[in-house]
Amino acid sequence: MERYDHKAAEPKWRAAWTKAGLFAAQAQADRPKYYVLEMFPYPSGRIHIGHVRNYVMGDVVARYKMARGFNVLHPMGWDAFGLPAENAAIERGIHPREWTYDNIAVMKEQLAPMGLSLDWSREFATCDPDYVGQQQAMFLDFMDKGLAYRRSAVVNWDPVDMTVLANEQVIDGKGWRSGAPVERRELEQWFFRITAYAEDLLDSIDGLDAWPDKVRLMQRNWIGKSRGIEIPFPLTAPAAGLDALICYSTRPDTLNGASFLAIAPDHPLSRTLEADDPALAAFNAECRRMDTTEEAFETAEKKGFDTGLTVRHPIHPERKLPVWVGNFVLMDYGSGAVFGCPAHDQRDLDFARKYGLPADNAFFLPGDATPVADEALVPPKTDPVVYIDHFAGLAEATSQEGIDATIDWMEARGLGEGQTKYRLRDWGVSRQRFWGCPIPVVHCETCGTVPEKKENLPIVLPEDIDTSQPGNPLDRHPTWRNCACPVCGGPALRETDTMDTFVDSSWYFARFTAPKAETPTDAAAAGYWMNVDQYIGGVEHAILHLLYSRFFARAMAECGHLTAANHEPFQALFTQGMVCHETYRHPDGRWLAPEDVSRTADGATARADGAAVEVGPSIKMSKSKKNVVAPEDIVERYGADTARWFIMSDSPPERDVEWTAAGAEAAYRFLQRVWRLFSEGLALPAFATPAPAAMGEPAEALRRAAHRAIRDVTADIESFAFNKAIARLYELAGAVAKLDAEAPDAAFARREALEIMARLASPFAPHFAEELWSALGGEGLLTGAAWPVADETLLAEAMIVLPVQVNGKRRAEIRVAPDADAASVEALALADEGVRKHLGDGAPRKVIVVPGRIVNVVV
RNA sequence: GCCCGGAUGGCGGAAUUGGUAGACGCAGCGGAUUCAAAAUCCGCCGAGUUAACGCUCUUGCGGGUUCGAGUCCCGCUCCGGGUACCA
Repeated sequence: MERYDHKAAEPKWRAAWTKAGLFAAQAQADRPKYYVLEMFPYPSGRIHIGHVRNYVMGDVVARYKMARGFNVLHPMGWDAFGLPAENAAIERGIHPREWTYDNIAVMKEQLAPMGLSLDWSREFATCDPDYVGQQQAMFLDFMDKGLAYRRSAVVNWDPVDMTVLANEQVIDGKGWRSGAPVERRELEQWFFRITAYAEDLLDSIDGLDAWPDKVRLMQRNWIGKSRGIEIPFPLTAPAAGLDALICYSTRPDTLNGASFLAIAPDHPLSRTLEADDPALAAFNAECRRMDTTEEAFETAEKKGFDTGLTVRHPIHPERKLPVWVGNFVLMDYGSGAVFGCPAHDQRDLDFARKYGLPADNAFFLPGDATPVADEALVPPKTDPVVYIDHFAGLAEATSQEGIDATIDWMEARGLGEGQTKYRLRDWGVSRQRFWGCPIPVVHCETCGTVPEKKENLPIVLPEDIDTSQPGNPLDRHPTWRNCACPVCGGPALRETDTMDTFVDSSWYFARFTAPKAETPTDAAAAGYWMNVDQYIGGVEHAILHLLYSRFFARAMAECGHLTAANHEPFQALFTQGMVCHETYRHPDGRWLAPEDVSRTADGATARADGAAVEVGPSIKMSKSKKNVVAPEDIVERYGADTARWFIMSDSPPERDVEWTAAGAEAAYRFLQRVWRLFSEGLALPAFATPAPAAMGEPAEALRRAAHRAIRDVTADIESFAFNKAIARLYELAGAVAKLDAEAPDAAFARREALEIMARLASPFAPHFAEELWSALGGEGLLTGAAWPVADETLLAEAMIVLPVQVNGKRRAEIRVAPDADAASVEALALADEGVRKHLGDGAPRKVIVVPGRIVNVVV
């Protein structure tokens, strides 16, 4: 009895698949296609369990769809530009390209033994000159359509390293290398006009019915459509050339409670005043010493500076409101000025209490006219409130009605202008970094900022760079920057900003349909393969990557690279949970990998020097925190199928998992167990032997279990419940083992069950399934063979067990036919001894019979 | 801060979406096999109580709706993701 030998079987079957060309997709107009895609990896160095989980999920879907007769496209590539390559280059003195391509080679090699049904012929990296050139061509198209433009925007500036920092590089407001407090600095930067599609991106979410609701909700909230009004507040004395300050508000119904105005530190008025006011200048400087994240902005302590100026309340001109500069007002949002209504906004109330400003109610709750004290009154917008003053007529209106009525009222009197605004901002794509796709424009002294000629693309990054200093090496490169103006031919300077790496990942799915095309896409290939039928990736991409891709599809369609049918490029989306692990930090501040730490119940020490290691929370596996675990150990000891089986069985795909390898052994044991069921104890009949006409009941029971497995595993795969599908297969194996080998027709039933097992297990453990299939005498390759169909006649149950409750507590079980009528079920339930014991003397008040489910007797 | 999730035995999880809570797996315990071990096979396995049949409690916490709540509603706690320059 030899064991199943994965070391012999796995390479053999992978070679067979390759030889048969099963995964090299070709468009075939007469066949239905299925495009399954997992979010492609950043080549950080090594594949970790999180990657494996992602790609195996896609592989299960791809192999299942193949078995269902689809022409499947399942490509893979590399999201190859990014910050870690630059850091590695600085640390090791090598070119980011070298580091990146080395990593790709390593990771590809790690992926190879997993047996993924990938079409490697379509592979590319986003840093390949070809991809860079096509992306640059699209940038020029976007410029042409007004979808790419330049304006100034703020960045995190490290005043010591004299460089721009990513948000990740700012720790507690300080540069990660220099430790210097970061400053906000304005630079001219490139933007994509995603806001032009705000309404469409929002509306179209309704149609994404194969996306998770949570992602749709997050995207809706991110776009953040709101109806509000711009209200001018006249200055009592004009200042800085302004007669009035314009405030945008989504809660104009609180206008009667306005007690102050707050403007952004960078508001033109504030900027003018600070020139003559050192105290204000100091206040503003402090406000600008903050990193650019929304989180830092929102959680910072709210502070203000009284300018001494006043405005008149628009509907109560006798009221003068003070104008403050507030660190909680952002110039980018609305108009850079807001009115504060402390009674109905907690932030404003805190601010008012801190600086001694009044808090007057604009409305009360019905029957309760208590003025606000420590807590702002902000009832749900759908609850009725009682307005006072000029909105007193809206006695029991909801806040939403109050807002709408106020906008109309103000507009009718010329006191403001209703506006629909979006939270969504244009997409800043400029990065002051080397390792990215160069933005293909040229700055000429005579012609200004002009696009590069398409025939000069790709603009590739130089090989000879100096990474010894912080900042973008392109800025100080001796020759790369200098070029000829594409318009006048005179001397000019190349743009040194590169593109956000989210640009690279916003259209790779389209490029996979024709990776060698001489234009960004090929109409015929995109026409056949697009859209992605099933997209799979981490939930951490729920907003940015997915929203940018939706925008890109629209922009590409506008430029003729896709069509309107591709506006939503991802037909169905599945967001898998993240694979998490504890983090370990050495006392010297370095993050340590799990394999470099020895962990005990109450602490951890570094293997290298025995230092006590700080154990951090379990968070998503990432290169930067080093909390990654590689699949090699499991693959080496037990084979790829075991690794695949275990990682799919261990937890529901949408859930985060804490990685432990304790259960991998069970997956291996299972495969061996199934192999033994084939190889031991029973001579199995030939593959195509028909079912005996009348089978013995124990064998028939196994047949029913096998066909139920077909039904259940199929449904579980369709609904991404891979862990449940695998549980069904464990049950099927148990049923096979339970059937006595001496029972009549046992050999036939076992052979059929094992054939079904091989077919159902093949998406999860494809090498093993091939080996079993071939051992059973199956013809050709199992991969791509038709998916089994359950025999309906074997699915029906003769009798079912119904629980009987008395007053909601389970007291007995009765056996009934599945289609028994309610009256007979009720009679049977009431006759049951266990039930009668709990009924007492009286007759039941009520009997609830849910057919096929439950009986509840109420006394 | 704001937006979005999650919490079920010692552990990972299941529960047909309001109908038997704990499928399946891990760990553990007991037995068979073995000179012994590994491997394998069989059985037990939420807590309390009981000689036993049973009974009581139990799905992060506190309320509520319902014949019936892990599932729905209201209010919390803790953990995770995102927060526009990590990808």
